[in-house]
Amino acid sequence: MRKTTSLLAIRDYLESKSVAISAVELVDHFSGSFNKTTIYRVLARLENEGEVHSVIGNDANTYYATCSSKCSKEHHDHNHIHRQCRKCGELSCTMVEMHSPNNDDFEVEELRVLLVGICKKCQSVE
Amino acid sequence: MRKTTSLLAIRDYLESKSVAISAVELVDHFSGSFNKTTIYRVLARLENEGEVHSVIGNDANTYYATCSSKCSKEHHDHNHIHRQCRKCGELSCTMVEMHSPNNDDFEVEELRVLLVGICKKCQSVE
DNA sequence: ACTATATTGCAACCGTGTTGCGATTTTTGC
DNA sequence: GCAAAAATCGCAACACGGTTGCAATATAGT
Repeated sequence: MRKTTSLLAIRDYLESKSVAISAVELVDHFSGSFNKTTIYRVLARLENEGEVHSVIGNDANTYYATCSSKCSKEHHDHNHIHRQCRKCGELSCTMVEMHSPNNDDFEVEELRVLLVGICKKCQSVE
Repeated sequence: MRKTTSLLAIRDYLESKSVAISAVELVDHFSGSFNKTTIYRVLARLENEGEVHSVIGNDANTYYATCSSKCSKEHHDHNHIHRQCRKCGELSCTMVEMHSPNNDDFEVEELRVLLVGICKKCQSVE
């Protein structure tokens, strides 16, 4: 019998988290179970199947988080605001949705909004 | 006598452009005159001297553009909206400023807003 | 001219992510 | 149940943006 597939394991792991997880963290976390290549492939699949979405962090790394319920394979809808702590690097999605300020000479397809700052935890540590 | 320094050359080049230029493009463009290392070092200097600001594109590459007049070494102020064409990759700054939606549990220091879509040129080519 | 500082290049490296390919495993058709 | 097809996975090697260490040259101060 087969162990849990990488896809299920990674999807479930992302679903269990309240913040976005970087590909690097995932590779590290699953290093005992799955190969780096497998993880990147699974992430690519999960993304264009509409199960997770990716965010490019302020560190230029890619973070992944489970999509809200209204995402599907054809229609992604995660124009919400993300935020990332400059100190601990934690990246999370907020519930605040954005509307694309469409104008004539640019057809907006996607909004990427990232607030960079200091999260509550790191404020108090300071 | 010394040829134009790399710093001046790169700053002037960025100033002459109306769109943001990626580090890779700069390395390529100045490949006859300056070394890759030099260019990255100059960009880092220009950035924390407040002469240029960087934007992480949708391709996770870093783009550079001249700062507006109100930027200084201490006080950067480029919370404006950027946009990047998904087809040709061109990234540009817009004049639209954003206000940080500050709330209790996250101290916003910087806004990174990137509209991804299709620019006018690529719309008509299509 | 002599020393201190700044600029530059080169080579080697680091980290994230990708590709090719073969191996194993799972599913499908009969 | 069994062979063939399809999907999953790992390994090694690579691609590419970016960084670091170090030595060489150039500039500025006195």
